[in-house]
Amino acid sequence: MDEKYVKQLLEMEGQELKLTEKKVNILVAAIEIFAEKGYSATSTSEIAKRAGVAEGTIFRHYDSKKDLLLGITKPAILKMVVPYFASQMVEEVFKDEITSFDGVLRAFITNRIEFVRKNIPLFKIVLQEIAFHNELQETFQESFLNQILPKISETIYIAQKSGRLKDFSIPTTLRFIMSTVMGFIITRFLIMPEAEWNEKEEIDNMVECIMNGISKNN
Amino acid sequence: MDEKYVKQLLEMEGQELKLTEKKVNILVAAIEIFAEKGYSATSTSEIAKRAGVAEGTIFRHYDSKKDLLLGITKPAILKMVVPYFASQMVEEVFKDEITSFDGVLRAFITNRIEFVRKNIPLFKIVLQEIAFHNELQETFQESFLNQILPKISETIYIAQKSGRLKDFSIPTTLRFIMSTVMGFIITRFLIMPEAEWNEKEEIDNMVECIMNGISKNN
DNA sequence: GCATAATATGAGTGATTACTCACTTATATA
DNA sequence: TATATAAGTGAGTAATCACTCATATTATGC
Repeated sequence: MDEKYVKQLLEMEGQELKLTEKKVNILVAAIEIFAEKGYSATSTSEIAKRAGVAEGTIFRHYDSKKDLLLGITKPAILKMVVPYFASQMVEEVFKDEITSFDGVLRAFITNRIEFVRKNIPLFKIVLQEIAFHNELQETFQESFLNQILPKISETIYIAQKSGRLKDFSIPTTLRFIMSTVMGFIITRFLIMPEAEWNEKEEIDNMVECIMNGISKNN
Repeated sequence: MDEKYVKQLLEMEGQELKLTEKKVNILVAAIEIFAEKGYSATSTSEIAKRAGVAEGTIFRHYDSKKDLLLGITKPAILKMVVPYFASQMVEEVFKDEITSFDGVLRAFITNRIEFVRKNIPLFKIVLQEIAFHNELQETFQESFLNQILPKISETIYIAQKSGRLKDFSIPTTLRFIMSTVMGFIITRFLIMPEAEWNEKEEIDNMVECIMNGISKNN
């Protein structure tokens, strides 16, 4: 993890991140150890040691240990959830070319797999800690549920109206898609990262399964 | 949670659980707080306080805090994974009546939903802590991967040979099924427990989606 | 090159941690 | 009833916790 990558990853919209070398070290060390043993089981002294920094330095940059966690995870959630759907291009594809619903689905799956591959520890931290920290749930709520979900819902709705998708409720359809994709990503990167994977084939299978599962029969 | 239920739930095969009233209180309190704030963030003094017990009493029954966690989660994993498939009845249905693959699937889904509904805190603890504790991963490995998975695999294999299921690899087919079911259970009981759910309909939809997803087209 | 500010340090803080142990109380056995 | 075993107690332990602060180092602007 180099400085620029960490910086752009952890930048929240509207505010820039000031990064000294030591602060980058702290962030990288915290991400590593939080992912390894969980937030609560991680001590600030251990973070400082791995970062090659005095313990006090952590608290010069972050008010508290929890503040450090949020400084890492909040922007991570935003980058995980928002950017793919936020791009205008995708939105257009979604709305205009309903025939290529499966193409958009494949692009979405591929894109999110690549994002997680580059950010496995961050992905693990968010998955673990979102259950216990209200602020993270709110961040997820504000980004995914309020911004992204309405767009996806509209797309599914249009596809249903056009007669291509079954009239499962939209949450049900969406949950079916997300379960399949998350199930693969978690198995691929967290449960069995060492196994040999034919990702191209697995993606094909997922798209096929999902489309057959939610499409109307001819 | 009454004593008998806790007892049969936390009993490992081959060894009985000796339960005094105070020990039950400790177990119930530990399950509650572990689920609320996570294992690492929970202190033994807090468990003792909620259980109405001296802190030393915990360590009379369990060698360590981790021993208490394992005493709760190891049997919980076994009961979550094994019992449904272990019953001879189900095994027979699986093998003989391939035509009712979807019926077996529906029965499995319903059965596991009911189990989780009765054990939400335990389910949450296992889901959270299995990532960090090797012993839990081994317990899962020994029960699911070594005992149950071969049986399921055989069933899927037979259904594929008979020409009803697509020739996705067995892990892929199984992951597709488990992702869908786990996705629903996690959404239903952990993410949105307060929402109104039409479970019967959701189960129907899941079965339909899965069967369409993995079945051969006519 | 000097002044000012930003960054970094690490010993020190009180609180809390998991766990111990000498002791008391309850239960079972003979 | 006497005795042995098991269950329960709570004050006490050293270690560790997140966090502070006076001081030291480094970077920046003039």
